Amino acid sequence: MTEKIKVYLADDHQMLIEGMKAVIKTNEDFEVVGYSLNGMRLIEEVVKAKADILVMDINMPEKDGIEVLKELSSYETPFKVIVLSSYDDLKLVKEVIKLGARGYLTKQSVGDSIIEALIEVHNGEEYFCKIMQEKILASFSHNTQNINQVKIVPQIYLTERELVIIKLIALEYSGKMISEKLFISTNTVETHRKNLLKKLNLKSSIGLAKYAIKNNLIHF
Amino acid sequence: MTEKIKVYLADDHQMLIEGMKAVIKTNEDFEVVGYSLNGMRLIEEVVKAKADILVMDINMPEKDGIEVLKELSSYETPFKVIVLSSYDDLKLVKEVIKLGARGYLTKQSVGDSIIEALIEVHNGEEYFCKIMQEKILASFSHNTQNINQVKIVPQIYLTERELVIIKLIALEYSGKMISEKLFISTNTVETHRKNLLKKLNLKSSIGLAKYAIKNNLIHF
DNA sequence: AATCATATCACTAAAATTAGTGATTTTTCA
DNA sequence: TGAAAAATCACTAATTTTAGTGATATGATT
Repeated sequence: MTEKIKVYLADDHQMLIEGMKAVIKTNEDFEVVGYSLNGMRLIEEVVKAKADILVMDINMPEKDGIEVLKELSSYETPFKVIVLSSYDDLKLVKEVIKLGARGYLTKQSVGDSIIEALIEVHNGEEYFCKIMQEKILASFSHNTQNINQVKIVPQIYLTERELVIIKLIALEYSGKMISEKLFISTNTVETHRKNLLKKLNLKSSIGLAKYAIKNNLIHF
Repeated sequence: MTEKIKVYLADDHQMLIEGMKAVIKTNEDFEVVGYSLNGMRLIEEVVKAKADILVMDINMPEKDGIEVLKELSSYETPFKVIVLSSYDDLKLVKEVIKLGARGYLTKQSVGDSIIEALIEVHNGEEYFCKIMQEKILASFSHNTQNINQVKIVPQIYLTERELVIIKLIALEYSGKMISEKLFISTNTVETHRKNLLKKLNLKSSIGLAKYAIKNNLIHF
Protein backbone atom coordinates (compact mmCIF):
# COMPACT_ATOMS: atom_id res chain seq x y z
CA MET A 1 0.00 0.00 0.00
CA THR A 2 0.96 3.63 -0.25
CA GLU A 3 2.44 5.66 2.56
CA LYS A 4 0.31 6.05 5.63
CA ILE A 5 -0.97 9.43 6.67
CA LYS A 6 1.04 10.66 9.62
CA VAL A 7 -0.77 11.94 12.67
CA TYR A 8 0.72 13.81 15.58
CA LEU A 9 -1.14 14.10 18.88
CA ALA A 10 -0.94 16.87 21.48
CA ASP A 11 -2.86 16.61 24.71
CA ASP A 12 -1.86 16.85 28.31
CA HIS A 13 -3.84 13.76 29.26
CA GLN A 14 -1.75 10.70 28.66
CA MET A 15 -4.83 8.48 28.75
CA LEU A 16 -6.49 10.36 25.95
CA ILE A 17 -3.33 10.05 23.91
CA GLU A 18 -3.33 6.31 24.49
CA GLY A 19 -6.97 6.09 23.58
CA MET A 20 -6.48 7.94 20.36
CA LYS A 21 -3.44 5.91 19.48
CA ALA A 22 -5.47 2.74 19.95
CA VAL A 23 -8.37 3.97 17.85
CA ILE A 24 -6.19 5.30 15.07
CA LYS A 25 -4.29 2.02 14.97
CA THR A 26 -7.50 0.28 13.89
CA ASN A 27 -7.43 2.19 10.62
CA GLU A 28 -4.61 1.23 8.34
CA ASP A 29 -4.59 4.51 6.44
CA PHE A 30 -3.22 6.40 9.41
CA GLU A 31 -0.34 6.10 11.82
CA VAL A 32 0.58 8.08 14.90
CA VAL A 33 4.11 9.39 14.50
CA GLY A 34 4.46 11.13 17.81
CA TYR A 35 2.83 13.05 20.60
CA SER A 36 3.38 15.85 23.08
CA LEU A 37 1.93 16.48 26.49
CA ASN A 38 2.28 20.24 26.22
CA GLY A 39 2.48 23.02 23.68
CA MET A 40 6.10 24.03 24.06
CA ARG A 41 8.13 23.46 20.92
CA LEU A 42 5.13 21.61 19.57
CA ILE A 43 5.36 23.03 16.07
CA GLU A 44 9.00 22.11 15.90
CA GLU A 45 8.22 18.55 16.91
CA VAL A 46 5.36 18.18 14.48
CA VAL A 47 7.47 19.41 11.61
CA LYS A 48 10.34 17.18 12.65
CA ALA A 49 7.98 14.19 12.70
CA LYS A 50 6.83 15.15 9.18
CA ALA A 51 3.22 14.78 10.31
CA ASP A 52 0.37 15.50 7.94
CA ILE A 53 -2.18 16.22 10.62
CA LEU A 54 -1.88 17.56 14.13
CA VAL A 55 -4.64 16.66 16.54
CA MET A 56 -4.29 19.19 19.32
CA ASP A 57 -6.00 19.93 22.59
CA ILE A 58 -6.74 23.57 23.25
CA ASN A 59 -6.03 23.38 26.97
CA MET A 60 -2.40 22.57 27.32
CA PRO A 61 0.18 23.63 29.84
CA GLU A 62 3.07 25.90 28.88
CA LYS A 63 1.53 27.11 25.64
CA ASP A 64 -2.09 26.63 24.81
CA GLY A 65 -3.62 25.63 21.51
CA ILE A 66 -4.72 29.11 20.62
CA GLU A 67 -1.19 30.36 20.93
CA VAL A 68 0.03 27.55 18.73
CA LEU A 69 -2.59 28.31 16.11
CA LYS A 70 -1.73 31.98 16.16
CA GLU A 71 1.86 31.16 15.53
CA LEU A 72 0.93 28.73 12.79
CA SER A 73 -1.34 31.22 11.09
CA SER A 74 1.46 33.68 10.66
CA TYR A 75 3.27 31.49 8.16
CA GLU A 76 2.80 28.45 5.97
CA THR A 77 2.86 25.04 7.57
CA PRO A 78 3.02 21.61 5.99
CA PHE A 79 0.37 20.07 8.19
CA LYS A 80 -3.28 20.54 9.04
CA VAL A 81 -4.75 20.93 12.48
CA ILE A 82 -7.75 19.34 14.15
CA VAL A 83 -8.63 20.88 17.46
CA LEU A 84 -9.80 18.95 20.50
CA SER A 85 -11.60 20.69 23.28
CA SER A 86 -13.68 20.01 26.34
CA TYR A 87 -15.90 22.93 25.48
CA ASP A 88 -18.71 23.04 22.97
CA ASP A 89 -18.44 26.77 22.70
CA LEU A 90 -19.33 28.26 19.34
CA LYS A 91 -17.11 31.26 19.77
CA LEU A 92 -14.17 29.04 20.42
CA VAL A 93 -14.85 27.04 17.27
CA LYS A 94 -15.13 30.18 15.26
CA GLU A 95 -11.90 31.43 16.77
CA VAL A 96 -9.90 28.31 16.02
CA ILE A 97 -11.31 27.98 12.51
CA LYS A 98 -10.36 31.56 11.89
CA LEU A 99 -6.90 30.76 13.10
CA GLY A 100 -6.61 28.00 10.53
CA ALA A 101 -7.83 24.82 12.23
CA ARG A 102 -9.56 22.43 9.85
CA GLY A 103 -11.61 20.48 12.37
CA TYR A 104 -13.07 20.69 15.81
CA LEU A 105 -13.99 17.80 18.09
CA THR A 106 -15.31 17.90 21.60
CA LYS A 107 -13.64 15.39 23.83
CA GLN A 108 -16.87 13.51 24.37
CA SER A 109 -17.05 12.79 20.68
CA VAL A 110 -13.43 11.97 19.97
CA GLY A 111 -14.08 8.23 20.04
CA ASP A 112 -16.87 8.34 17.55
CA SER A 113 -15.45 10.69 15.05
CA ILE A 114 -11.70 10.97 15.16
CA ILE A 115 -11.23 8.69 12.18
CA GLU A 116 -13.95 10.42 10.24
CA ALA A 117 -12.38 13.76 11.08
CA LEU A 118 -8.94 12.61 9.97
CA ILE A 119 -10.31 11.37 6.67
CA GLU A 120 -12.27 14.52 5.97
CA VAL A 121 -9.50 16.87 6.92
CA HIS A 122 -6.94 14.89 4.98
CA ASN A 123 -9.19 15.22 1.95
CA GLY A 124 -9.14 18.97 2.30
CA GLU A 125 -12.54 19.21 3.91
CA GLU A 126 -13.41 20.66 7.26
CA TYR A 127 -14.87 18.59 10.01
CA PHE A 128 -17.02 19.37 13.02
CA CYS A 129 -18.24 16.74 15.42
CA LYS A 130 -21.95 16.04 15.71
CA ILE A 131 -22.40 18.20 18.77
CA MET A 132 -20.82 21.17 17.10
CA GLN A 133 -22.73 20.63 13.88
CA GLU A 134 -25.92 20.85 15.85
CA LYS A 135 -24.71 23.93 17.66
CA ILE A 136 -23.76 25.61 14.43
CA LEU A 137 -27.13 24.86 12.90
CA ALA A 138 -28.87 26.14 15.99
CA SER A 139 -26.87 29.34 16.04
CA PHE A 140 -27.70 29.88 12.42
CA SER A 141 -31.35 30.02 13.35
CA HIS A 142 -30.97 31.95 16.53
CA ASN A 143 -28.86 34.61 14.92
CA THR A 144 -31.88 35.58 12.90
CA GLN A 145 -34.02 36.19 15.90
CA ASN A 146 -35.98 39.22 14.75
CA ILE A 147 -39.12 37.18 14.30
CA ASN A 148 -42.23 39.25 14.82
CA GLN A 149 -40.07 42.04 16.10
CA VAL A 150 -40.68 44.98 13.89
CA LYS A 151 -38.79 47.57 15.86
CA ILE A 152 -35.56 46.87 17.58
CA VAL A 153 -35.74 48.12 21.11
CA PRO A 154 -32.46 49.52 22.32
CA GLN A 155 -31.49 48.95 25.92
CA ILE A 156 -31.96 52.59 26.74
CA TYR A 157 -35.16 54.24 25.74
CA LEU A 158 -34.76 56.88 23.09
CA THR A 159 -37.57 59.18 22.09
CA GLU A 160 -38.93 59.20 18.54
CA ARG A 161 -37.11 62.36 17.74
CA GLU A 162 -33.87 61.12 19.19
CA LEU A 163 -34.15 57.98 17.10
CA VAL A 164 -34.55 60.06 13.97
CA ILE A 165 -31.56 62.19 14.87
CA ILE A 166 -29.23 59.34 15.75
CA LYS A 167 -30.13 57.54 12.55
CA LEU A 168 -29.35 60.60 10.46
CA ILE A 169 -26.08 61.07 12.28
CA ALA A 170 -25.17 57.47 11.57
CA LEU A 171 -26.09 58.08 7.94
CA GLU A 172 -23.43 60.77 7.89
CA TYR A 173 -25.71 63.77 7.91
CA SER A 174 -24.11 66.84 9.43
CA GLY A 175 -25.92 68.88 12.04
CA LYS A 176 -26.87 71.45 9.47
CA MET A 177 -28.16 68.86 7.01
CA ILE A 178 -30.29 67.32 9.73
CA SER A 179 -31.73 70.67 10.70
CA GLU A 180 -32.64 71.35 7.07
CA LYS A 181 -34.11 67.93 6.57
CA LEU A 182 -36.27 68.14 9.67
CA PHE A 183 -37.05 71.85 9.41
CA ILE A 184 -35.69 72.62 12.85
CA SER A 185 -32.82 74.82 13.95
CA THR A 186 -29.30 73.50 14.31
CA ASN A 187 -29.55 74.40 17.96
CA THR A 188 -32.26 71.87 18.39
CA VAL A 189 -30.32 69.26 16.56
CA GLU A 190 -27.35 69.94 18.78
CA THR A 191 -29.49 69.65 21.86
CA HIS A 192 -30.76 66.27 20.75
CA ARG A 193 -27.25 65.18 19.96
CA LYS A 194 -26.09 66.23 23.40
CA ASN A 195 -28.95 64.40 25.05
CA LEU A 196 -28.12 61.30 23.05
CA LEU A 197 -24.48 61.45 24.03
CA LYS A 198 -25.41 61.78 27.67
CA LYS A 199 -28.16 59.17 27.61
CA LEU A 200 -26.03 56.59 25.88
CA ASN A 201 -22.90 57.63 27.69
CA LEU A 202 -20.94 58.10 24.50
CA LYS A 203 -18.18 60.51 23.73
CA SER A 204 -18.61 61.39 20.09
CA SER A 205 -20.81 61.22 17.06
CA ILE A 206 -18.79 58.27 15.88
CA GLY A 207 -19.90 56.54 19.04
CA LEU A 208 -23.47 57.41 18.17
CA ALA A 209 -23.04 56.02 14.68
CA LYS A 210 -21.60 52.78 16.03
CA TYR A 211 -24.45 52.53 18.51
CA ALA A 212 -26.94 52.94 15.68
CA ILE A 213 -25.24 50.22 13.67
CA LYS A 214 -24.97 47.85 16.61
CA ASN A 215 -28.63 48.28 17.41
CA ASN A 216 -29.77 47.90 13.84
CA LEU A 217 -31.13 51.41 13.78
CA ILE A 218 -29.78 51.79 10.28
CA HIS A 219 -29.09 49.35 7.48
CA PHE A 220 -25.40 48.78 7.31
CA MET B 1 -55.13 7.06 19.01
CA THR B 2 -54.94 10.79 19.61
CA GLU B 3 -55.78 13.46 17.07
CA LYS B 4 -53.63 13.53 14.00
CA ILE B 5 -51.43 16.48 13.24
CA LYS B 6 -53.00 18.54 10.51
CA VAL B 7 -50.91 19.56 7.52
CA TYR B 8 -51.80 22.07 4.86
CA LEU B 9 -49.95 22.15 1.55
CA ALA B 10 -49.33 25.11 -0.74
CA ASP B 11 -47.60 24.65 -4.05
CA ASP B 12 -48.49 25.55 -7.58
CA HIS B 13 -47.50 22.13 -8.87
CA GLN B 14 -50.39 19.74 -8.54
CA MET B 15 -48.09 16.77 -8.96
CA LEU B 16 -45.94 17.80 -6.04
CA ILE B 17 -49.04 18.18 -3.93
CA GLU B 18 -50.13 14.68 -4.89
CA GLY B 19 -46.70 13.32 -4.12
CA MET B 20 -46.63 14.90 -0.71
CA LYS B 21 -50.13 13.74 0.06
CA ALA B 22 -49.10 10.18 -0.78
CA VAL B 23 -45.97 10.30 1.33
CA ILE B 24 -47.66 11.91 4.30
CA LYS B 25 -50.44 9.32 4.13
CA THR B 26 -47.85 6.64 4.95
CA ASN B 27 -47.37 8.14 8.37
CA GLU B 28 -50.32 7.79 10.65
CA ASP B 29 -49.39 10.72 12.87
CA PHE B 30 -50.17 13.21 10.13
CA GLU B 31 -53.01 14.02 7.81
CA VAL B 32 -53.34 16.50 4.97
CA VAL B 33 -56.33 18.71 5.61
CA GLY B 34 -56.18 20.82 2.50
CA TYR B 35 -54.06 22.47 -0.13
CA SER B 36 -53.78 25.57 -2.29
CA LEU B 37 -52.21 26.12 -5.68
CA ASN B 38 -51.46 29.76 -5.02
CA GLY B 39 -50.85 32.19 -2.21
CA MET B 40 -54.01 34.23 -2.37
CA ARG B 41 -56.12 33.98 0.74
CA LEU B 42 -53.78 31.19 1.80
CA ILE B 43 -53.55 32.24 5.43
CA GLU B 44 -57.33 32.40 5.65
CA GLU B 45 -57.63 28.88 4.26
CA VAL B 46 -54.97 27.45 6.54
CA VAL B 47 -56.64 28.93 9.60
CA LYS B 48 -60.03 27.73 8.44
CA ALA B 49 -58.67 24.21 8.02
CA LYS B 50 -57.26 24.44 11.56
CA ALA B 51 -53.93 23.17 10.28
CA ASP B 52 -50.97 22.78 12.61
CA ILE B 53 -48.32 23.00 9.93
CA LEU B 54 -48.23 24.74 6.58
CA VAL B 55 -45.85 23.34 4.00
CA MET B 56 -45.46 26.14 1.51
CA ASP B 57 -43.61 26.68 -1.72
CA ILE B 58 -41.84 30.00 -2.04
CA ASN B 59 -42.59 30.43 -5.71
CA MET B 60 -46.31 30.72 -6.04
CA PRO B 61 -48.48 32.76 -8.35
CA GLU B 62 -50.58 35.65 -7.08
CA LYS B 63 -48.74 36.04 -3.78
CA ASP B 64 -45.42 34.44 -3.12
CA GLY B 65 -44.24 32.68 0.00
CA ILE B 66 -42.17 35.60 1.20
CA GLU B 67 -45.20 37.84 1.14
CA VAL B 68 -47.17 35.28 3.06
CA LEU B 69 -44.45 34.98 5.66
CA LYS B 70 -44.23 38.73 6.02
CA GLU B 71 -47.89 38.92 6.69
CA LEU B 72 -47.68 36.04 9.13
CA SER B 73 -44.78 37.58 11.00
CA SER B 74 -46.76 40.68 11.79
CA TYR B 75 -49.13 38.85 14.11
CA GLU B 76 -49.54 35.60 15.97
CA THR B 77 -50.57 32.53 14.02
CA PRO B 78 -51.72 29.14 15.27
CA PHE B 79 -49.64 27.14 12.82
CA LYS B 80 -46.02 26.64 11.90
CA VAL B 81 -44.50 26.95 8.47
CA ILE B 82 -42.10 24.75 6.56
CA VAL B 83 -40.82 26.32 3.39
CA LEU B 84 -40.26 24.45 0.15
CA SER B 85 -38.03 25.87 -2.51
CA SER B 86 -36.23 24.96 -5.68
CA TYR B 87 -33.29 27.01 -4.60
CA ASP B 88 -30.55 26.04 -2.18
CA ASP B 89 -29.72 29.64 -1.54
CA LEU B 90 -28.43 30.46 1.91
CA LYS B 91 -29.68 33.99 1.84
CA LEU B 92 -33.14 32.79 1.07
CA VAL B 93 -33.08 30.38 3.98
CA LYS B 94 -31.90 33.08 6.28
CA GLU B 95 -34.63 35.36 5.03
CA VAL B 96 -37.45 32.87 5.52
CA ILE B 97 -36.20 31.79 8.92
CA LYS B 98 -36.06 35.41 9.94
CA LEU B 99 -39.61 35.75 8.77
CA GLY B 100 -40.67 32.95 11.04
CA ALA B 101 -40.44 29.75 9.00
CA ARG B 102 -39.47 26.72 11.07
CA GLY B 103 -38.07 24.55 8.33
CA TYR B 104 -36.60 24.68 4.87
CA LEU B 105 -36.58 21.90 2.30
CA THR B 106 -35.27 21.98 -1.22
CA LYS B 107 -37.62 20.30 -3.65
CA GLN B 108 -35.07 17.63 -4.47
CA SER B 109 -35.10 16.53 -0.87
CA VAL B 110 -38.80 16.68 -0.14
CA GLY B 111 -39.30 12.96 -0.60
CA ASP B 112 -36.56 11.99 1.80
CA SER B 113 -37.24 14.39 4.55
CA ILE B 114 -40.75 15.74 4.60
CA ILE B 115 -41.85 13.38 7.36
CA GLU B 116 -38.74 14.04 9.37
CA ALA B 117 -39.29 17.76 8.91
CA LEU B 118 -42.90 17.55 10.02
CA ILE B 119 -41.94 15.64 13.14
CA GLU B 120 -39.15 18.01 14.08
CA VAL B 121 -41.13 21.13 13.45
CA HIS B 122 -44.14 19.78 15.26
CA ASN B 123 -41.90 19.14 18.25
CA GLY B 124 -40.87 22.76 18.25
CA GLU B 125 -37.53 22.19 16.57
CA GLU B 126 -36.28 23.68 13.36
CA TYR B 127 -35.49 21.56 10.37
CA PHE B 128 -33.21 21.99 7.39
CA CYS B 129 -32.81 19.37 4.70
CA LYS B 130 -29.46 17.67 4.25
CA ILE B 131 -28.40 19.92 1.42
CA MET B 132 -29.06 23.05 3.43
CA GLN B 133 -27.41 21.64 6.52
CA GLU B 134 -24.27 21.14 4.49
CA LYS B 135 -24.53 24.61 3.03
CA ILE B 136 -24.97 26.14 6.44
CA LEU B 137 -21.98 24.30 7.82
CA ALA B 138 -19.91 25.31 4.84
CA SER B 139 -20.88 28.93 5.15
CA PHE B 140 -19.97 28.85 8.78
CA SER B 141 -16.43 27.97 7.81
CA HIS B 142 -16.18 30.26 4.85
CA ASN B 143 -17.41 33.22 6.78
CA THR B 144 -14.27 32.96 8.83
CA GLN B 145 -12.01 33.00 5.85
CA ASN B 146 -9.11 34.97 7.24
CA ILE B 147 -6.98 31.88 7.45
CA ASN B 148 -3.31 32.72 7.32
CA GLN B 149 -4.32 36.19 6.31
CA VAL B 150 -2.88 38.43 8.94
CA LYS B 151 -3.71 41.68 7.27
CA ILE B 152 -7.06 42.55 5.83
CA VAL B 153 -6.65 44.09 2.43
CA PRO B 154 -9.25 46.73 1.67
CA GLN B 155 -10.27 47.34 -1.91
CA ILE B 156 -8.33 50.55 -1.98
CA TYR B 157 -4.79 50.43 -0.84
CA LEU B 158 -4.15 52.29 2.38
CA THR B 159 -0.69 52.85 3.73
CA GLU B 160 0.38 51.47 7.09
CA ARG B 161 0.04 54.82 8.71
CA GLU B 162 -3.32 55.48 7.18
CA LEU B 163 -4.54 52.14 8.48
CA VAL B 164 -3.44 53.05 11.97
CA ILE B 165 -5.13 56.41 11.74
CA ILE B 166 -8.42 55.16 10.36
CA LYS B 167 -8.58 52.47 13.03
CA LEU B 168 -8.05 55.00 15.78
CA ILE B 169 -10.68 57.25 14.30
CA ALA B 170 -13.10 54.35 14.22
CA LEU B 171 -12.20 53.64 17.84
CA GLU B 172 -13.42 57.13 18.66
CA TYR B 173 -10.06 58.74 19.19
CA SER B 174 -10.07 62.46 18.50
CA GLY B 175 -7.42 64.03 16.34
CA LYS B 176 -5.57 65.26 19.36
CA MET B 177 -5.68 61.91 21.08
CA ILE B 178 -4.31 60.25 17.99
CA SER B 179 -1.49 62.75 17.74
CA GLU B 180 -0.58 62.11 21.36
CA LYS B 181 -0.78 58.38 20.99
CA LEU B 182 1.40 58.32 17.91
CA PHE B 183 3.73 61.13 18.97
CA ILE B 184 3.03 63.16 15.86
CA SER B 185 1.51 66.58 15.45
CA THR B 186 -2.19 67.10 14.99
CA ASN B 187 -1.37 68.60 11.61
CA THR B 188 -0.05 65.29 10.47
CA VAL B 189 -3.07 63.48 11.78
CA GLU B 190 -5.29 65.89 9.92
CA THR B 191 -3.32 65.38 6.75
CA HIS B 192 -3.76 61.65 7.00
CA ARG B 193 -7.42 62.08 7.69
CA LYS B 194 -7.79 64.29 4.65
CA ASN B 195 -5.95 61.82 2.49
CA LEU B 196 -8.17 59.01 3.78
CA LEU B 197 -11.33 60.97 3.04
CA LYS B 198 -10.14 61.70 -0.47
CA LYS B 199 -8.83 58.20 -1.15
CA LEU B 200 -11.97 56.49 0.07
CA ASN B 201 -14.23 59.17 -1.30
CA LEU B 202 -15.94 59.71 2.02
CA LYS B 203 -17.38 62.86 3.45
CA SER B 204 -16.84 62.59 7.19
CA SER B 205 -15.11 60.78 9.98
CA ILE B 206 -18.26 58.79 10.55
CA GLY B 207 -17.85 57.54 7.02
CA LEU B 208 -14.30 56.55 7.88
CA ALA B 209 -15.49 54.73 10.98
CA LYS B 210 -18.11 52.84 9.01
CA TYR B 211 -15.55 51.94 6.39
CA ALA B 212 -13.26 50.59 9.09
CA ILE B 213 -16.06 48.50 10.51
CA LYS B 214 -17.19 47.21 7.13
CA ASN B 215 -13.67 46.20 6.24
CA ASN B 216 -12.98 44.56 9.57
CA LEU B 217 -10.26 47.02 10.36
CA ILE B 218 -11.48 47.15 13.93
CA HIS B 219 -13.27 44.69 16.14
CA PHE B 220 -16.85 45.73 16.35
C1' DA C 1 -54.51 72.20 38.14
C1' DA C 2 -50.06 70.76 38.53
C1' DT C 3 -46.50 67.84 36.84
C1' DC C 4 -43.73 65.42 33.63
C1' DA C 5 -41.84 64.24 29.25
C1' DT C 6 -40.81 65.87 24.88
C1' DA C 7 -39.48 68.99 21.55
C1' DT C 8 -38.16 73.25 20.49
C1' DC C 9 -34.73 77.27 20.37
C1' DA C 10 -30.89 80.73 22.05
C1' DC C 11 -26.40 82.30 23.55
C1' DT C 12 -21.56 81.91 24.56
C1' DA C 13 -16.95 80.21 24.33
C1' DA C 14 -13.71 76.71 23.55
C1' DA C 15 -12.19 73.02 20.77
C1' DA C 16 -12.09 70.42 16.66
C1' DT C 17 -12.77 69.56 11.89
C1' DT C 18 -12.58 70.74 7.09
C1' DA C 19 -10.21 72.58 3.03
C1' DG C 20 -6.37 74.08 0.49
C1' DT C 21 -1.60 74.83 -0.32
C1' DG C 22 3.11 73.94 0.29
C1' DA C 23 7.27 71.89 2.11
C1' DT C 24 10.75 68.62 4.34
C1' DT C 25 12.45 64.18 5.59
C1' DT C 26 12.46 59.00 5.30
C1' DT C 27 11.76 54.81 3.14
C1' DT C 28 11.32 51.91 -0.56
C1' DC C 29 12.50 49.98 -4.64
C1' DA C 30 13.86 49.59 -9.44
C1' DT D 1 21.87 56.04 -6.96
C1' DG D 2 17.75 58.28 -8.17
C1' DA D 3 12.84 58.56 -8.47
C1' DA D 4 8.60 57.65 -6.30
C1' DA D 5 5.93 56.82 -2.35
C1' DA D 6 5.10 57.67 2.34
C1' DA D 7 5.22 60.22 6.45
C1' DT D 8 5.94 64.24 8.50
C1' DC D 9 4.72 69.23 9.68
C1' DA D 10 2.94 74.27 9.05
C1' DC D 11 -0.22 78.05 8.17
C1' DT D 12 -4.64 80.15 7.22
C1' DA D 13 -9.49 80.61 7.27
C1' DA D 14 -14.05 79.00 7.31
C1' DT D 15 -17.08 75.89 9.33
C1' DT D 16 -18.65 72.63 12.68
C1' DT D 17 -18.86 70.38 16.84
C1' DT D 18 -18.73 70.24 21.72
C1' DA D 19 -20.19 71.86 26.33
C1' DG D 20 -22.98 74.19 29.48
C1' DT D 21 -26.81 76.80 30.84
C1' DG D 22 -31.32 78.33 30.39
C1' DA D 23 -35.87 79.01 28.45
C1' DT D 24 -40.48 78.31 26.09
C1' DA D 25 -44.32 75.55 24.24
C1' DT D 26 -47.11 71.53 23.97
C1' DG D 27 -49.41 67.45 25.16
C1' DA D 28 -50.20 63.69 28.20
C1' DT D 29 -50.99 62.04 32.85
C1' DT D 30 -52.44 62.09 37.35
